[in-house]
Amino acid sequence: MPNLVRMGKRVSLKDIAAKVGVSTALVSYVINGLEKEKRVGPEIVKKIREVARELNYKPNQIARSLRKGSTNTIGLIVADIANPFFGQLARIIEDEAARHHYTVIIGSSDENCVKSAALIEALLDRQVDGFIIVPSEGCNASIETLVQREVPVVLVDRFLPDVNANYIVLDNFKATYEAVTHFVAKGCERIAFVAYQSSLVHMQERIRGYRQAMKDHQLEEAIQVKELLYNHAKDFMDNGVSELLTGNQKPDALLFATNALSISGLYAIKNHNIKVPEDMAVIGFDGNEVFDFFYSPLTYIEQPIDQMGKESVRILMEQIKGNHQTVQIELQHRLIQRQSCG
Amino acid sequence: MPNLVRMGKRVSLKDIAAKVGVSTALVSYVINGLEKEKRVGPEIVKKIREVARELNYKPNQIARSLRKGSTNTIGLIVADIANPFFGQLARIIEDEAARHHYTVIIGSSDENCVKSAALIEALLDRQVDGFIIVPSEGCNASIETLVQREVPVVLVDRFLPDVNANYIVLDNFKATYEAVTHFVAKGCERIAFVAYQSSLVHMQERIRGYRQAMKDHQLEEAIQVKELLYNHAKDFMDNGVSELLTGNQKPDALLFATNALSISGLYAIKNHNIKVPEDMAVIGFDGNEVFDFFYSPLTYIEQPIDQMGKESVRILMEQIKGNHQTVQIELQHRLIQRQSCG
DNA sequence: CTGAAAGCGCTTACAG
DNA sequence: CTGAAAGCGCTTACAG
Repeated sequence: MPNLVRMGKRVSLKDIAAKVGVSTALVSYVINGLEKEKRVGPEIVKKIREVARELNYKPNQIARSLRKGSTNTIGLIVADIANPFFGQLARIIEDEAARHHYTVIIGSSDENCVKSAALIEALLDRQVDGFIIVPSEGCNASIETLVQREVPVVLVDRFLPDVNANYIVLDNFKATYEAVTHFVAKGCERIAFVAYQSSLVHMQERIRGYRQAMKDHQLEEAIQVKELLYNHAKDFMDNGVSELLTGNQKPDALLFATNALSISGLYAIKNHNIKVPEDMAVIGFDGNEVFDFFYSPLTYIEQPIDQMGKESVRILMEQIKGNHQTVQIELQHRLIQRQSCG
Repeated sequence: MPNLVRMGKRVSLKDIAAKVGVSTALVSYVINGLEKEKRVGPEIVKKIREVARELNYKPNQIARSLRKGSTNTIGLIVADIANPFFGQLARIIEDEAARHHYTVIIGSSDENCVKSAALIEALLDRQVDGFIIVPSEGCNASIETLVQREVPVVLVDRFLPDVNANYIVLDNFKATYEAVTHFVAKGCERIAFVAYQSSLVHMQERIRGYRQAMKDHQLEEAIQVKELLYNHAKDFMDNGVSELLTGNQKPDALLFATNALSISGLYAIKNHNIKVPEDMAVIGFDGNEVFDFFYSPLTYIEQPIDQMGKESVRILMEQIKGNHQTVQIELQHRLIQRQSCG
């Protein structure tokens, strides 16, 4: 065991106990601030504190975790930590968890349910106390298992309709519904929607919101939904947009279903020299600095990401504490209006 | 799933041992694939495997860690996981660590050495096997302590000159030197540099590269370095750029020292309606989608972030294995030429 | 007030 | 070939 040789022996409770001449129990009480309720004598308390400081004692959390059966650790599974939306979310969750003295272990699933299941397994082996998960398509079984085992878990950004888990998501239907309404108010009629091909509810709801709004505004025949594959969104975006432009229903407005799609779409729009908003109005999803630098600053649907991150931790903490009431929250978007819709 | 154990009470080695009627030692050997070298009888091996599967046994990594004195966990400390540069780096490190069966715990220091030290403490308490750290200004003491305790650590993106730690960084001097040279080749003469006020070597080297290049091109009198405070970069950028523009040495070229500074700078340039590259040529640091959407796509200094991430893990793994040779690597940038320099 | 002792779930040196 | 036993570093119910 090269580690032990190299790092030397860390100071343990036993070392302090030996030096002071008491049992490890007393030391443990003092270290954990239980000297009052365990009625440890004041001189002994003082002596233990002194020696602990002198030896620079740090509790071994692994040992404590094993004994207590909890690790003060939560597992966070996102689609991709390199994606700024999830990076921001992770940062908020990290800070909020730290306030509760919890550490976060992050894993990226790449929207792949096999990876996602493997991450859940690995984190479970590491005895995390709970999970915050952005669920991928088809991962119902692994989440269901967590719920049935009563492992605290909260889904974020999306949920799974046939799994009765806690979640906090956007009211996605309303978000796209209002985006379409905004287009209509600006005089657009042939409004197309670029989404991912996915059975996940958040995507289905965004599509449904779009469709319903089109219907309600008597634009049913103008409905056009492009559903792209996750891994090929960049490749297909160009073709997808080309098709839209050369089809017999050339749209006068384009709505994107996610942040990444918005950005890929803007590249395509730039490549095709489309004039925004003259040729086409555009609404993006989630804020992004890119939207500010696009020549026609983008109107977009803003998610309350801060609230989403903080609440997800708060809900998880409640569950870990033993509150078993299922919490399911829908948050409202804000439509940030700028120049891309005229 | 017939064996879903509700709430706690995971299956342990002991349960399997009891059911098979052997000692936990044998079970441990079989689970860890040591049945050959420990010469466990073949029928027993079979039986143990069967029961383990039947009970859906998963080893408790916390117990294993306590016993083995290692956790197969590494601590990663970056400035801010929400910053896309560090998000990408974290993702690369996560994937590379997973290949070595290591889990990564990420913490954000906000360039604050107190936070950084607290994170190091917390991760040490959790018994991480090693660290990958983007060091903040003034955190020499805590890193030095790690090195002296022979805790495996590799610094990334920056290093600390008075601490003899492993590191992998960019050849920052050359990066800014060549950026200046590129400006000169494009006919610029009054080249200003926007940096952070920081004693960290990576920043000092970027400044030194800029200064040296200016000297070598007989532009010493045109040297102008704006050093902004980390937490106020956005606030001051506007003023900083204003000053540059209204000063008696109005620059014809602007070089940015980091990705975040580049983006803040582009906002200022946009607000001031500066024509790039006509009024002013611009070179940014690190790639970013924003650079593509700036009306004059930005020429920039590209860091080999993929290599930086992968190598940092590789070096750390070597150190954890017991290799004590200090590894210090400088990588080379690439200058990606586009339209912002004419 | 205080301490001896059990035990969390593993691994492994050691004895037979 | 196989198993009993010690021990990693803690916490805590329990007895005095």
